[in-house]
Amino acid sequence: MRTVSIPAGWPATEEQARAVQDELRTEVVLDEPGPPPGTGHVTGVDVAYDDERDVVAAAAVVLDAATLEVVAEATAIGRISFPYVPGLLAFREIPTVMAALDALPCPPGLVVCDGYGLAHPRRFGLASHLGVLTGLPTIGVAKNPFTFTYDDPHTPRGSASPLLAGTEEVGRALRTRESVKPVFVSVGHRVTLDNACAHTLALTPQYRLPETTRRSDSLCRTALKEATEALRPR
DNA sequence: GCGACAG
DNA sequence: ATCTTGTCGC
Repeated sequence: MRTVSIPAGWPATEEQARAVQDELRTEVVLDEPGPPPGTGHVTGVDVAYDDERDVVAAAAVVLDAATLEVVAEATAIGRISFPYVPGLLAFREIPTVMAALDALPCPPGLVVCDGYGLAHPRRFGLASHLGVLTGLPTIGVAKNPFTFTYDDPHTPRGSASPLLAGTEEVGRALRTRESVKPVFVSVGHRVTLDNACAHTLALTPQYRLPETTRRSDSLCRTALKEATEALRPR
């Protein structure tokens, strides 16, 4: 497992962070379809926190997109680089997530983030940010609608409805399990919304959440426990 | 001004 | 995100 420090020049205030978003948002690529679902690698990234001890653990789990079997895993430990502020989540997660991605022994392929991409107050959420910094194709799959509105998709798995900021479609509420609350998919970088939804469905043969986020979620939690118990006085 | 608000 | 037991259901 790898250890990272907060990058030099990392924003210290909300104002600086928003300025970075406004700068980087111009780099997002939205006109590439992205990798075809069911082929190559798909990587989930997630983080867990211990605010008390100022520790953050990130995990990256690479799956074979066809079989959903784990191909590779990596973790990283860092300090909390930003407080949680809605709309500025990326500044809290990205340094450690990028370290985990760097530690992988193989190319990540498509990266699936826990959160949003385009569906963001300034249209530059975590998935967009990570995509621009790494150049990788990224999508965001969130568990909550944030500030956006949507009509409940029809009951069958695969049904979807627009996720709306006013009248602008910034993502999609996608039903991954019949009669179960939808997930909220948005585009990050170099992937189309239709393709992002197709990937999400390919990653949810059984559960509401993508296998990528389920796997990375459990891995970063155990990584956090191990890191945190190593610091515990005995 | 107040409330809501990804993880 | 995190704090947290049992419990209802497939």
